[in-house]
Amino acid sequence: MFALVDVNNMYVSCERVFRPSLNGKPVVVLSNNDGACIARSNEAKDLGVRMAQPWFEVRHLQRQAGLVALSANFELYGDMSSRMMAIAAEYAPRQEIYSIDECFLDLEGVPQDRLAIGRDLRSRVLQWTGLPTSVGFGPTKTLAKLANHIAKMADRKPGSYPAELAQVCDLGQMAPAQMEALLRATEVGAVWGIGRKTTTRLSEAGIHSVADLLRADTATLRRQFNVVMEKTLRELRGTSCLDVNDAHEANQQIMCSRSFGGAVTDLPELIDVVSQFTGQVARKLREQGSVAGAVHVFIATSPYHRNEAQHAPSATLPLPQPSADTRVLISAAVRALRGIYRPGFNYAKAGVMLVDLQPQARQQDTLDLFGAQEEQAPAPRGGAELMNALDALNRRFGRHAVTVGGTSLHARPSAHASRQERRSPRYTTRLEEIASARA
DNA sequence: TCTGGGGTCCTAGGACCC
DNA sequence: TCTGGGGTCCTAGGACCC
Repeated sequence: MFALVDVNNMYVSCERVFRPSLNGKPVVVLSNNDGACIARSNEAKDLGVRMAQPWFEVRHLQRQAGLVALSANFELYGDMSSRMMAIAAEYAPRQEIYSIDECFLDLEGVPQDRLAIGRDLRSRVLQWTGLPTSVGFGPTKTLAKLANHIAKMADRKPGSYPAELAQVCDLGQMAPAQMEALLRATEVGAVWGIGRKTTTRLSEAGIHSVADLLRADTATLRRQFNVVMEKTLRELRGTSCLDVNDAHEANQQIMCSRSFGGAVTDLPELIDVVSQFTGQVARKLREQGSVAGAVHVFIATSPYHRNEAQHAPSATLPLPQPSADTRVLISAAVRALRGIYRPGFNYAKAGVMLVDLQPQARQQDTLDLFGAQEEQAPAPRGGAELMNALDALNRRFGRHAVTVGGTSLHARPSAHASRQERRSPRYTTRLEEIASARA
C-alpha cells in the first residue's frame, strides 16, 4: 500500500506561514522576471487564474479582487520542503521524494489504521511547519495519486466529492459501489500520466471519466498510445507496476535557463549570461558528485514577438574529457555560444544544459589513451581543490560571492537581469532576514 | 511593456554494421 | 527493370510531470 503526501498550493502556503494576513486572500507566486503565475491559492484559482498564466493578463485583479502577487523565493520553499519531508519520512520505512512538495511512502508492514495515520501525519506537518497537506492512499502509486487528488478536491470544492474524503482519502478500503461512483465523477485528465494531448484523444474515443478508461480494452489502448498508457491502466486496476524509489539517483542532465528582463542583442552580454548559468550548473554537478561529458547551449528570441525576426539556435559541445571544473565548462559553453550566435536578433532567453553525466569516481581510470592532444588545453591545475573552495565560499557568503574570472556580474545595469520586485524575506535560511515578532 | 523552469521516459527513424 | 534484410545504437522530438 502506498501513500502520497502533497502540500496544498506549496509556494503560496510557504508564504502564508510567515504572513498569516494572506490567509483567505487570493495569492499567486510569480516566476522569474515576475513573468507568470507558478502557484495559486485556492482563492486565486477561483478567480480563474490559470497555471503559468502571464502576470500582465491577471494584474488587473489586484485592484478588482485584491489579488496579491509575490516573487518566487525558492530558498525559502526548499527549506520548508526539507522540514516537511523529514516529518513525513517518520511514517513509513521507505520514502520517495518525488518533487519539492510531494512524496510517496511505501506502507509495507505498517499495520495501523491508514486513515488515522494520514490524519496524524497531516496534523503534525501542519503543527510543526504550518503547511497544509493532503494525503492519498492506494494499492498502487497511481491510485495513491488519484486518492490525493480526490482528497484535495473534496476539501476545496464541497459537493464535488463526499465530505468525509476531504484531506485524507483511502482508495484501498472502499466499497465497490462508492469506488465506481468516484471514478465516474473523475475526469481522465486527473490521472497521473494522462496529460492534455492524451485527454483530447481519449475524449474523441468517447472516454471521458476514469470509469470509462477502466472499461476500455488494454491491448487497443496500448496500440493507440504506448506502454506508458498500458502501465497507467494496470495501475488503475490495482496491479502495482511502479515501486517507491527511495535511492535518490543522480540527475541525468542539469539545466539552467531563464528569460531576460529585456531583450539582449550583443554577444558580450550573452557570454556573461551563459558563463553565469554555467557556474550554477557546474556547482549542482559537483554537488551530486558527477562529471559532464558535454555542454549544451541554446539562445532564443521571443516567440511571442511575432513581428520580430525569430532565431533559436542551439549546440552541443562534447568535452575532450568529462569534467566538473567550472573553468572547463565555461570555456566550452562560451565556445558553443560563439558558434551559434548571430547578430541582429533580440534574444529573450538563454540556457545551459550539462549532459552525458557520469559519476565522478568512474572517471579516474578513463584517461585519454593518447594523452593530452596538442589542440586541447591541458586541464587546469588544482581543479578539485579550487572548485571545493569556490563551492564552500559561495555556500557561506551567497551564490555570487566568488565567481570564476569573466563571470562577474556587470557593474552597469544589464538587460538580462531579472526583475524580482515582490520577493519575501528568506525567513528560515538567512539570519538577517529572520522573521521578527512585534510587541 | 510584460508570456516559467527544471526534469523524466518513450518512440521513430537514420546511421551503421554484417 | 531490378536494387537485401535484420540487428543495434544514437539522437531528436514529443508527451508528461511538478
